[in-house]
Amino acid sequence: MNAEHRPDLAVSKVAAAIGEPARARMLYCLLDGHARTSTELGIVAEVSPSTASAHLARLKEERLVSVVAQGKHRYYRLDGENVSAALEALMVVAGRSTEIFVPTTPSGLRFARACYDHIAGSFGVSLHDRLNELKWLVSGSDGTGYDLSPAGAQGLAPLGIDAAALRSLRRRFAYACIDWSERRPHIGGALGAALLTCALQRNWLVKDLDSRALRVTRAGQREFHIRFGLRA
Amino acid sequence: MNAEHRPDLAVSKVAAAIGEPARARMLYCLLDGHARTSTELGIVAEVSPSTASAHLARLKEERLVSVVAQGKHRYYRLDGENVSAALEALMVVAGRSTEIFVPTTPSGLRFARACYDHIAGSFGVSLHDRLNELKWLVSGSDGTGYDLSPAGAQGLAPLGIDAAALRSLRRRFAYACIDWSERRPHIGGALGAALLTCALQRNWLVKDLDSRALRVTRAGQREFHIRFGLRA
DNA sequence: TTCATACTTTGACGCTTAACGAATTATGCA
DNA sequence: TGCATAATTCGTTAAGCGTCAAAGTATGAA
Repeated sequence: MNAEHRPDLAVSKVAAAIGEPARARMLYCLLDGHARTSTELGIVAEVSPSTASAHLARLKEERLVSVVAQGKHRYYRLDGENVSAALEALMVVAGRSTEIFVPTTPSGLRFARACYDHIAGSFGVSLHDRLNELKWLVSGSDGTGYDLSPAGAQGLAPLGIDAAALRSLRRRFAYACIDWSERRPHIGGALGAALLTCALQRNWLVKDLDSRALRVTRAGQREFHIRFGLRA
Repeated sequence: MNAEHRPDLAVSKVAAAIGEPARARMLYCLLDGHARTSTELGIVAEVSPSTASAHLARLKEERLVSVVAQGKHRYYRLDGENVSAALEALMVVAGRSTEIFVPTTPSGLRFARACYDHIAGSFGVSLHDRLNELKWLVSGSDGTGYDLSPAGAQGLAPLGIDAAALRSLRRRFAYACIDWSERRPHIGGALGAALLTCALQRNWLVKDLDSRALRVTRAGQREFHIRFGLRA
């Protein structure tokens, strides 16, 4: 009837939402503050994509998670500090200290991974920062995007990245793509795609099978260091 | 088996235990710190005695309640402050979405109420703030808790509150207990309990029947003002 | 001892809900 | 435009769980 007037009832619905193993796995995976997609959380919870979707819908309904759509990905994260506080309080009751918990995201997926078609993860963020430091990347005319400085165009030319050609594409040249695991920007758009393509072609990065994780090869470590002053 | 290595699993069982309306009603009824029998809790939860017994068995298994047998009565109570903390944290999560809930709270319950065994509500928060202002309450050695300064010990001695005696208890001396309705700290621990006991004994505060609400008496208004400079 | 009370356990019933695959929608890429 | 991927919705199945009445256990009183 009017559940709003029954605090205990309202709480029981929230607790029931947490009190299902698959959903609990999702929530405690998100406790590290990173946002993850439905499929990622499905893998963590060891359920099928459809089941994961149903669980996330319920968690969203109970306002335990919030969702941000970025392109065709939907990123789920805990909805506020209150939720983490409640999850931690429950952990105390369950008799497990908070330190036992280790975030279950595969480390490879956090270090470097493909976001659509460009390089994300902490490595992608480092690359973004470094190109800014070098002033190869400058603010674009529209304010939100990026542009390549003359020095940048010159620096990337040896890699077969033709700034003029990229600019002629209908696609957006370059922009700050927010990384939901690092919460910091990396390079998206045509330039970002060209960087990833180039790195893959030259075997500086290799894709892990059946996953978005990227691995930096030995050659990649050397080349990224020489050409960008970037050290992994 | 290997539940120790799965914090999420352990938590989901606890949350599931809370996430059943009848059990939630029992738990939130026990939040006032009183112990109750199985039949009483069955009436509160609106289930038959046999069902109540089954629910309580489960709550006991998850260590959410503890039971003491006295003659043929068995008294159930919340198993520690961790449990009340978790229940209140869940209340915050559940209450945030339904803003209706807060106004629905009896105003007496928001102004002053008992949190487990100490004074919460806006009055409890005021008292906490005032004792800090007076520098009677100082940060404890462990960083999270509070300690009583010499001035504080001297100020509370006339009320029959013996700081040394409280310190000798196994219980935590004093700490900032977060209040779900105010979302600000009030005084928990042995000192908080002593303050409530003292105020009740001297009739500065009276308990409303069958509820956690506290009412400040006329004498209480005068005394809190005189002794702490606190005005209601 | 016998009875009465307080509570728990047992067993059967019915409802809720998690699980999956298949089909559908939405977005991005060529 | 058509193809591929991400994610959701739908329909069905199966398991789990809450529910109660009745039988069982324990405590206290006559």
